[in-house]
Amino acid sequence: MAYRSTERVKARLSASRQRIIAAALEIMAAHGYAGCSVAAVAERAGLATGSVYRHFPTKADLFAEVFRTASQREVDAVARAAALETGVAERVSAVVETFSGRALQSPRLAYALLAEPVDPAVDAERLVFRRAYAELIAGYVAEGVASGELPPQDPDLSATALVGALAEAMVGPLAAGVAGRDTIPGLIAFIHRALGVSP
Amino acid sequence: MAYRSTERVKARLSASRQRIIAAALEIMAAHGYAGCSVAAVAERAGLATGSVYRHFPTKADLFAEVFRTASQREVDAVARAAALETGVAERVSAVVETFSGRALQSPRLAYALLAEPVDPAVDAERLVFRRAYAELIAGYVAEGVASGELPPQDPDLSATALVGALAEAMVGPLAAGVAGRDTIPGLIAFIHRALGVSP
DNA sequence: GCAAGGATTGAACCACCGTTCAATCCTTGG
DNA sequence: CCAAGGATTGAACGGTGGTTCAATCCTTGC
Repeated sequence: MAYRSTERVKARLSASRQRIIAAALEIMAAHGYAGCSVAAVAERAGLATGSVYRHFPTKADLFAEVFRTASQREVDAVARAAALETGVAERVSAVVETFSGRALQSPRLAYALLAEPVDPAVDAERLVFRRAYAELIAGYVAEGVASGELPPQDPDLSATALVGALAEAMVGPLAAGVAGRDTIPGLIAFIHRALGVSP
Repeated sequence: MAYRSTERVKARLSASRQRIIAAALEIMAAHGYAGCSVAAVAERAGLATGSVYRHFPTKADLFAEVFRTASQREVDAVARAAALETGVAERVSAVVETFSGRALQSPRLAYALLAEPVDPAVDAERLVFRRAYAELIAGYVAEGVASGELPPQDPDLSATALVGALAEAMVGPLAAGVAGRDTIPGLIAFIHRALGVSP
C-alpha cells in the first residue's frame, strides 16, 4: 500500500468540490438553472465532466447543495439585517428590503432560486429555502405577539403567507429587472397591515 | 376530389381534441405533470401517439391549452363564489374558501397547476393563471378602496401579494393532503388585516 | 525510481421522450 | 364499388444531456 490519501490531497479534493459549487452558482447567476449542464459546470470549475461525479453522485445532489448554499447565504443576510433592528415593524421592513434588494441585485439567480423550473429533487430544496425564511420570520412574529406589539395570530401561518406574498410580488419585478418606485414601500405597508402592526 | 371534410368529420376531430385535453387533465390530476408523457395522454384518449400531433404542434402547446382550460375553470369558480357576496371582506373570504376548498379536493392537480416543475413554455401559462386571479382580486380591492371600505393602496400590488400568500400557505397543506382546522380561518384573518378590512 | 492505487480525463454510452412518416385505414362524392 | 385524399397508426428516429469507464496521470511511501 504505497498510496494513502494525505492532507494535501484531501485539501485539493475539498477545493475542487468548492470550485464546482462556486462554478454552478456563477453559471446560475449568469444563465439560470437552464444553463447549468454538468459539462458547463465542470468546464468552468476547470476539470473534466466525469470528475464532478467524484464529488456528487448525481446532478440533482450537486444542485441540492448549490441551492442549500445559496439559500443559506440569503437567509443569513436577511437575518443579519433584521437583527440590527428592534421591534417587529422595523425587523419586517428590514426583511423585505434586504430580500428584495438582494434579489434585484442578482435577478437571474433570484429567479432560479425562487421560481425557475428545476428537477423535482432540487425543487424540494427550494421548499427548505422558503421554510427557512418562514421560520426566521415566525420568530419575529411570535416575539411581537408576546410583547403585545401584534394581535394574536398563528406566527407560522402568518410567516408562511408573508413569504408567499413577498416572493410573488417580486416575480414581476425580477422579470422586468427593476421594481417600481412604490413597490417595496407598498409591500412593506401591506405586510405591516397583515401582521397587525399598529399605525 | 372525392373527399371533402364534412360536418361529421369535423365533429369527430373536435371530439378527439377535447378527449386529448380531458385525458391530459385526468392524468395530471392522478399523477401530476410528471406522468403526462404524450404516449400516456394518447393512450388514455384512445388514439395513437402520432395523432396527438394532428391537434397540437408540440407537447408544450397541448399543455399550455390544458393549463389554460383548467385555470379558467378555477378562476371562474372563484369568481362565481365571490360574486354571490357583497362587500370586500365577504368576497375575499369567498375567494380564499373556494380556492383552498377546490385545491384540497384535487391536491395533485392543484399542485401541478400551482407549483410543479414544468416546461418553461407551460410555466408561462401559469403566470397567466396567477395573473388572472390577481386581476379578479384587484377589482374587488379597487372597489373597496373606492367605497372607503379599505384604506388607500395599490390594488394590483395588494392582489398580487394576496395571491402569493394564498398559494404559499396552501403548498404545505397540499403536500399533506389536508389543512389544519385553523388554516383557512387564519388565512382569511391575515388577508383581511393585510387589505385593511376594518374589524 | 518504483510499484500500488487513487484521481482525472473525456469520449462513448444510453435512456428517455418528443417528434416524424411511410403504410394503412376511412370517408366522401360520383 | 371506386378512386381520391385526408385521418390514423405506431414503430422508428434523433437530440439532448446525464452518466459511465477504460485509459492515463499523479501521488505516496519505500
